[in-house]
Amino acid sequence: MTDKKESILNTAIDLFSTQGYANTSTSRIAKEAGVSEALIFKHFKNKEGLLDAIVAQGNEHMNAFITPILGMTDPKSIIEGMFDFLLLMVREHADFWKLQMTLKYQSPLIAAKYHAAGKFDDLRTLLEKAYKELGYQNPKAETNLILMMLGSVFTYLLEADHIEQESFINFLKSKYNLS
Amino acid sequence: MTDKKESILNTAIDLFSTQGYANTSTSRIAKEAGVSEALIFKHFKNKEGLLDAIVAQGNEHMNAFITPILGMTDPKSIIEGMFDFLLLMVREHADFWKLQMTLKYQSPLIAAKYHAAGKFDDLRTLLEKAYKELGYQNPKAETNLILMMLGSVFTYLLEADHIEQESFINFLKSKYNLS
Amino acid sequence: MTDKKESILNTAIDLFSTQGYANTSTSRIAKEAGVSEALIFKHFKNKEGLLDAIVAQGNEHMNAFITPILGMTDPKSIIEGMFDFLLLMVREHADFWKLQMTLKYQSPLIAAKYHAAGKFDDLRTLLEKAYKELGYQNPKAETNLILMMLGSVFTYLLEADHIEQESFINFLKSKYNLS
Amino acid sequence: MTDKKESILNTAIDLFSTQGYANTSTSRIAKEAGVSEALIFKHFKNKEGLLDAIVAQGNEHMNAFITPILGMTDPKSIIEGMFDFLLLMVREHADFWKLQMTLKYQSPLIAAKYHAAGKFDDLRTLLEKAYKELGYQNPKAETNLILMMLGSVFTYLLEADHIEQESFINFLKSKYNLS
DNA sequence: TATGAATGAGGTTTCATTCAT
DNA sequence: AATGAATGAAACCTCATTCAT
Repeated sequence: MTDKKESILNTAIDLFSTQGYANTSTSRIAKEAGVSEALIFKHFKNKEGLLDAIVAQGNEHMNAFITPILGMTDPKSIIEGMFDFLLLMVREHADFWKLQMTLKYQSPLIAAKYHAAGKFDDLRTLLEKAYKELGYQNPKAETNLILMMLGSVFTYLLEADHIEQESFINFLKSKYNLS
Repeated sequence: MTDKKESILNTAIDLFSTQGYANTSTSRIAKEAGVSEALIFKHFKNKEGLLDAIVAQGNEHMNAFITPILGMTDPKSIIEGMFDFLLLMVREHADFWKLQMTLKYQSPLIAAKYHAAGKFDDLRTLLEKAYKELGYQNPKAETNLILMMLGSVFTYLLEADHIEQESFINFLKSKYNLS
Repeated sequence: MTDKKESILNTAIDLFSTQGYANTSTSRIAKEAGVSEALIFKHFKNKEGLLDAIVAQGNEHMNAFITPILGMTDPKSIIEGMFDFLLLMVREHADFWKLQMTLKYQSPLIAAKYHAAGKFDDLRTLLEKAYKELGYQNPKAETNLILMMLGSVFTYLLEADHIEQESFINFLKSKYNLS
Repeated sequence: MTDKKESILNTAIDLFSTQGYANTSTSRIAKEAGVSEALIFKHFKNKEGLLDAIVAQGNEHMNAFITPILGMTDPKSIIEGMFDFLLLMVREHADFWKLQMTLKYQSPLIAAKYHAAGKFDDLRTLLEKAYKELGYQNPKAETNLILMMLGSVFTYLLEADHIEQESFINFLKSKYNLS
């Protein structure tokens, strides 16, 4: 990937996230990336192609996070693993994820793109099994609830400082009887 | 409010929610509302003015929902009240809220507008006090968590059928030791 | 003429003069006149009708100024009269004329309207005769020159203070051997 | 400067002058220039940017005319020079100046733009000094008067034929005792 | 006399995109 | 790989004007 192509990609993530996809013009991206507008179309064919490239990148990272969890077998470790990985992601790629999150929540269209390539359904199945093994009465509802929470918590952690992050994760773990 | 003005407002809520604000043209709104495009600007000055009117309406409803809770004193009733009112809103104005929710999550700009006029901070204070009185160890974190969840839960309920809705609310209440 | 009609007229003169005719919207006139936009059209039929009313008013004043000069017979008095009347107009209706002048120079269309109803040609004929009687070698050119100047001088006087006005008029008279 | 850009510029001068700035639409300019409307904005950013480009061009020409006069020292030559240069300009770029003049007199806004970049004040200072050296009693007023005249005369000459032009200039020179 | 609701036509400007170089 | 010139379509918005009341 050439420097200019990468510059386009990064500028686009930034602008799409902060201004919204529909609200960000290719001309603005070009200007802020220090690149001719035509180059965007050479490299990504479309404005939508540019979005796809970003989403693909995001899903790659997301899968890298989900995959190790999918390999786990001990039910308690699975649920605990979710929280630990959350903290890990937040700490190591905070900026990247901040942008990805806002981007994801911007329109059903974009959300769909994110969902398409992800391993989210595998994760849901795994969690449901874990809750069942742990003897929870309503594993489906528990899975629902924890997945809902994960998104909101993730978003919250991204804005918090290190101490706040750790104490909140610990709070969650104790609440869920995991440590 | 004249019929045409109301038609504009409703069409706009619908389109902004499903297609996104930036992605919905005033000409499309006019066409679907059966109205001249110029009328939109006569009544709302701007495309943004139209959005503001929608947000104002949404905040009014939201406050109508929060206000009765703010009047409560018994801590258990307060938390239980949140869930009951959630169900109430979902049942009585499902369509309206479905649209408002998607709209709210569409861009930081719009979210900010929603926040500006709301009584959300009052609700947070009340909940924190309730958790403290109930003897929770970490009232602030509990409040944080429940408020995070409420949004996600609300969104989930809006898509569920009546049986699913009720059973999930009951699940939440029992999880929170409230019934 | 009702109050509201007059208010429209005055606001229009003001705005047309400072912002230009094409650049002044009927809605702005209505707003600044404290009147509904529809009323403009009730009273003047058109935006152009409104302009016509203003021009008619301007020409009336202008004729009132030219007429007494047209009645003179002594050549020296005629030329001197021009300057004296200039000063008179400037002093008595400065605001009105300031507006009229800028308006007149704003577009060929408007200038044409002003010319149509005026007695300017009569004045030119009279001046030419006066210069001839006074023995000037080139009465036509002298008339040309003085008429050219009158517009510019008038515009200049409108911006000057009383002392400046008087001294400049005296300067002109002495230059023209008239006092 | 590409062909199309120049075509836009020339068409705009023409239309702004004959129809007025506010009354000339960018779509009309584009059509008559044989160019897409978007290109106007690519090259000049704004409708106002287009006007600015025209004014800049006009001021450049105007300065080219004033500059040689500013280098003169002999007072009589200075004043005579003004008339001669007037004739020169009228003869060599009549069309261009005709348009510029009408444009300049169309609105205070435009006139201000013209004034901003010009060397008019230098010319005024020079003339005042010249009149002083020639022993005129009221050099300031003389300068005022001649500058007023120059504008009007210029406008008049632009519409006159060659013979008329020459005879009027000669008339002026003799009147001002310069030949 | 006066207005508020409404509109068709057209205004300036921006958009995503193509093409020749 | 990279760009500058160019564009058709559509964006938001304003305009002068009409009509029912």
